[in-house]
Amino acid sequence: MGDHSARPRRRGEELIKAIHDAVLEEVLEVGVGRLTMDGIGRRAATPRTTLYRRWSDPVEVLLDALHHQHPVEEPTPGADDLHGDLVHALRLMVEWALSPAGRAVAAILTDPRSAALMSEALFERVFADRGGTFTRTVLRYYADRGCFPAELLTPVVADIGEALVTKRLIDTGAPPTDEELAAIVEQAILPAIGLGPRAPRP
Amino acid sequence: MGDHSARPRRRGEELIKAIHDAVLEEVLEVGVGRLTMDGIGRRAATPRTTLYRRWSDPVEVLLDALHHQHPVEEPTPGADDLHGDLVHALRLMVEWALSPAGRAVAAILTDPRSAALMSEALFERVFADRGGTFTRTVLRYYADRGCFPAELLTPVVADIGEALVTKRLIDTGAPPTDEELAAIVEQAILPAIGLGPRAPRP
DNA sequence: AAAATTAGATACATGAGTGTAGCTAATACT
DNA sequence: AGTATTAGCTACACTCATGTATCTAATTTT
Repeated sequence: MGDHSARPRRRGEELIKAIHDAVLEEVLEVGVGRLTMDGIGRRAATPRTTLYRRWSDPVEVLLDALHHQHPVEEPTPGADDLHGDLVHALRLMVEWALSPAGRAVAAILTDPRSAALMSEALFERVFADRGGTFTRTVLRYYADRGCFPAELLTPVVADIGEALVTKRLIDTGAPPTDEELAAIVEQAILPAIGLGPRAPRP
Repeated sequence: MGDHSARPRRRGEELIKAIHDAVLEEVLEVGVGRLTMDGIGRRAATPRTTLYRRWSDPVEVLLDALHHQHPVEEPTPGADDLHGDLVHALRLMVEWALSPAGRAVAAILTDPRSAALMSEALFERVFADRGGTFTRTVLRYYADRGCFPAELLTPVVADIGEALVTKRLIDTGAPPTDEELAAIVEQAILPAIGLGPRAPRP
């Protein structure tokens, strides 16, 4: 039995990371409903006994992997470019949505047997202290500086950008182009805060 | 062996309908990834042999069931109530989204192994000749009557209402209230077509 | 070096689901 | 009534996944 340890054994964090990466990949390919210990083990090149020593079922592996993701990057508004900052925030959202963690969260939220497992704590852990949607951070920053009346920043308005991006991702499965993101900003978000094409110039 | 035919045998359309109903219910409970012939058969109180005589796998049963759904009700705009007609259109969308067919379509679209099976023909079959989103029909009708400039009715604008409703359904799992639908119309759709609170009155 | 830990490997029993074959009984058609 | 069709039933062989037990070898710790 000469070659059964071609690669050194992984231990501790290295092993855990490999398993976390594996479950995030596996769920993208098969969805939550078809996630198995066998599938995760195969992808991580680790036996099920190793998985069962730590986790009792595949969804637990998945939630643990999400728990250990780095928090999502938060938009950092500049000084004077509402349009650009909104496009950038939406681009961050798209990047996150297409990340392994983002896709895994989406898979859980759309699985009838798992959505309830997405606890508030885990959600906050993934998103850290973001204070709401990607675009909300930007919008609040500019409202605070008087670019538009703060009372226009309602929950509906804060959701517009991400809602449109989400729907685009669902409808086409493809990421919106930068032109499409700009169109969302100009045609939907800015009019809602009174800065549409017919609005008085600030 | 006295009671093995307590209920008469179903044949033809009656049997098919029972199976269609069963698969639409089953997919709501378990999702596409866990859909099985066994599960459908149990729910329809019919053996798998009966299913296999007609269909080769559970997703085929599901797609066939969708194929035989009645087309979605289309909004019928009135003469002079843009706001009301938009709220009504969104309510129709919510009703459809929460219907067995609507939920089944959503389940397919969000399953990594099934989305590609939602062919264009089936999509059109489910939605009949709707000419676009629920709200687009209403918006086009009123643009044609000069209530707002037709060039503002872009693909982004046509999508705003349904995008926000979709996101709400995903985020909370619950249908939006009528107040929430009205807020979507007033805070997002109307501003985008130049009829927001700061717009000139038509 | 010895001891401790555990990753990796193997085996097993069980259950769920698949797909098929064959049969009988119920129902429709002639 | 006789014939044809097929729903419903049972059985089977097979695959995959589950969860567990046990063991050895690799690696870390003492």
